[in-house]
Amino acid sequence: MSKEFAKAYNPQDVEKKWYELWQSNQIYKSKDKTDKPTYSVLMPPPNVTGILHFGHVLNNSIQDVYVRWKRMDGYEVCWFPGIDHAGIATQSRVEKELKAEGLTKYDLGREKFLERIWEWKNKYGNIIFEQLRYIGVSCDWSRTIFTMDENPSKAVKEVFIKLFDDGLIHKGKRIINWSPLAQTALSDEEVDFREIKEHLFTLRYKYSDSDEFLKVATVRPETIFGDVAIAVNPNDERFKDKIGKTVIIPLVGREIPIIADDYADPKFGTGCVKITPAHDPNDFEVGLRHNLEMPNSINPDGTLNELTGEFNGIERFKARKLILEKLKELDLIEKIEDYTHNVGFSQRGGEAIEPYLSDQWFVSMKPLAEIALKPVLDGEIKFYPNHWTKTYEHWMNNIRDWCISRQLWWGHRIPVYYTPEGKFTAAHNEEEARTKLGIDSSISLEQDPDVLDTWFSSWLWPMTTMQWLKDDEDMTEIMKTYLPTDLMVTAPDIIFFWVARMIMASVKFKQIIPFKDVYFTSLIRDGQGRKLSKSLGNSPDPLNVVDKYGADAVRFTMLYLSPLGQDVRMDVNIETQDIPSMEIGRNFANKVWNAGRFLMMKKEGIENINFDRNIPINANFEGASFADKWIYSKFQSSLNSAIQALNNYKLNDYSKIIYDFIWRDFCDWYVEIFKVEFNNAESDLAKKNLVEFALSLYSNIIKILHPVMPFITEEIYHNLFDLDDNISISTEDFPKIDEGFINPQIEEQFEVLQMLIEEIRKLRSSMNIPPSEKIELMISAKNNEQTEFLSNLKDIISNLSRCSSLTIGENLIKPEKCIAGVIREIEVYIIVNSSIDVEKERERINKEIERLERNIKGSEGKLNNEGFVAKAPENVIIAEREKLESMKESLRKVKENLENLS
RNA sequence: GGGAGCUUAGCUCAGCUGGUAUAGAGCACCUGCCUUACAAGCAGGGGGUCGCGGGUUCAAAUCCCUCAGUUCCCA
Repeated sequence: MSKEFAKAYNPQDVEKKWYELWQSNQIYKSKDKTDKPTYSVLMPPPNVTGILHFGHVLNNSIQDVYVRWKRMDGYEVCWFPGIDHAGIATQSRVEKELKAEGLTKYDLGREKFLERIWEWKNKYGNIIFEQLRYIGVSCDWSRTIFTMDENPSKAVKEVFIKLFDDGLIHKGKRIINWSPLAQTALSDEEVDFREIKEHLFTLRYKYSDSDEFLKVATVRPETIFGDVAIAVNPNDERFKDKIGKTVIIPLVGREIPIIADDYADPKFGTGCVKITPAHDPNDFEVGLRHNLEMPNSINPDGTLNELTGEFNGIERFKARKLILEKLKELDLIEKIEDYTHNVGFSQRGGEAIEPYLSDQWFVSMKPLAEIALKPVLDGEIKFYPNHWTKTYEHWMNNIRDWCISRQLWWGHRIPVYYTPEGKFTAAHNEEEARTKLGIDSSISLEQDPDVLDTWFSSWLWPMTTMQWLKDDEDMTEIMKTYLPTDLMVTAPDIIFFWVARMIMASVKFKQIIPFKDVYFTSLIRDGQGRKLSKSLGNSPDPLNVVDKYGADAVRFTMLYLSPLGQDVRMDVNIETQDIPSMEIGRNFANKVWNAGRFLMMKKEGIENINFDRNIPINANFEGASFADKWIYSKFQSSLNSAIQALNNYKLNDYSKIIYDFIWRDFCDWYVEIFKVEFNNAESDLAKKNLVEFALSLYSNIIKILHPVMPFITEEIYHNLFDLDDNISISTEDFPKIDEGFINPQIEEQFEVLQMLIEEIRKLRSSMNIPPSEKIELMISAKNNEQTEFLSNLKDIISNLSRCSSLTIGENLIKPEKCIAGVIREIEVYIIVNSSIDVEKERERINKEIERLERNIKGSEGKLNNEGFVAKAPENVIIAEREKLESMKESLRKVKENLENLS
């Protein structure tokens, strides 16, 4: 026995070895130019601070399945990897490091700080790529790009300037989502809204001209310092005569007018709403309409500013408490109610967003939305599952401008230059800016200090991965070969961040769609339905799980459990770093392994084995046995279904089809029959034929399995066929469908054989006959043809049901001491020497009678239904009639058995 | 408030372009087995009014509608 085939498969031994060999043999490197059909995939760039989580595992396993499949199927395949610079996350990580050293970024200055981040990046930035290697991804690492590399940076600059020149980028003072933690603006997509239980405070604003109070409700009393008006609804009778009067802001003492605006909802609170334009988007709109001032009372770090007097420097939520205490002292609070409302939180830092008035850069999205919506609605780009199209359409139709400036240092600096007078333009450099602005070199220019949103570089991924603009080439050779890409696999939560914007950018700048199919993956959830996440701490490290079960097992299980469009729920155990359902994949891998091990043993006994692993099931198929023909028919129909599943992005079907075929058809039935045929073979040649056929089939099976389980299939392939290390199953031919081998008649006959054997086993079991005890068996067939068919299978039946003797004939006489069963009109008798438990036996038979009668009644009901006979398709009716006759005959025989029971 | 999904065995889920003798699988449970590839296994078994109520149809887990529960996205 070859030492390679251990009794149980041990993934750790093989995975690392193969990944290294694949890399050193460069088998996943793709050509820039090719005559072959192409297949390309863009890896969604993980961020540079990222570490592998189960979302990555699922996502990259899916991509790897397609990439490996297409590669074997004759395509020139390119899978483009890359990584993004994650502006906020990376900068705050390095700032944290500095803080530990007692420094801030200002101590270092911009340039030194950036050097420091690059150092960090070079040290830690490749961790996730190393982790991806663990799970076997077959991307072309030589094409890896980083968003901050020279070329992608060049593209960002180019695109910014182009959009600026086209009037699609503008600067404006607006209310944006401010992150007090990161001290930068965020886009709408980077904010999550959650329902929060807070309080609604009704405050008393004293009228300037009387001692009466106007009652105003607010959830944010700390913003009163920024109040500039009180709005009431113009149709609200209660306040009609108050419009134009002024009130005094409590604590603040400033006088503000009462204005009329539809925004005020008479039914909400007291009907009066305080207007704080610098701290609320709706108030901002009101402010614009009424030409109000917009004083800002909060600092970028979330503390109140000098406008708030004694509260200057106090954190906003702490300040709220203090202000309320003070108001209470002065009896300026009318009432406090519980109030639940939506509050935005930073996706990154988790803190409450501060709506903040500031100068930011925006992309006008409407024109881009139009061009990006079309290819999706036209079906040029297809979403899987399709229902995401609606979400996409809704977003595009209600699009809002994209805030792209970030008050960070780490990122692509905005290529805008300002004159001292505040004139500005976007340009590649100062010189160009001067030309554009029409000024000479005596005037100094200053570049905008802000950087761009990280997604402003990710949306160029389809082009930058393909070296766009590298040598100022607008259409590189790689783009010609691989664009549009074939498949984009991504989690649905970045449909707006990324998928939508990539479509915008590609269509806008290259007039080409970036990808044809978009597959939105499942989300991975724990046993309680919560998304696996770092912040919740409910996810084991995938690498620990991989160590425990093997990468193949993890990949397989993830796909097996991930139906299209449905989330995946798995029990997880943090303490043991375990996901028990991974046993599915591990056990399956072991099964596959042992099937290989079995064939290896058989092969070793045969001399001069003549086997070409690349030839599909061969010409001498004519000499194949019944089981050979059956398993090959099953193989072909499974292959057919598997490919169909892949084409429709039904990854769970694909894995299920292979799983069932290998385990149930190949191992449970084919291999068991093979053993019988092999042991009974009359000549060495017959044995050799059997083994060659089995090996040929099995090599095809593991090829179909390779895309999802790359390591074990490679290992088996090599062990079985004793190949050199520079050969890989990854580059062998994927089996081709040949429907001519699909044989429904043989499959039907085989099914009868299976049912027969199962019936015998049931009878054995009902008599508690242990496997070690062989039985005397008689099979009485219904006619001559069936007798012949079963006689040909005598050895198989005899072995699989463990007989000491087996008689097969037509209308045999039932022996005296036996238990009997009927399956599809075939009667089986097991001769028993011990006494029969008559009661138990009667019960068993009665149950069978009941079942048959129930089905006969149902079948008769159908056939007596005039509508059925008139309208159902003929083949359905014929099948139903045959079924009924057969069931009646079986019932007659079963009843006879009951009567004979004594 | 608008939109999308889900509800099938104790658990996790397949099946859903209607028709296959008893609606499948894995796990869990029960019984018997170390049967020369595999105990990470083999053989057998129990367990389901397919969320509720209507409708379409010769025929509904599958198509349509109401309701209930639940998850997510957007405001």
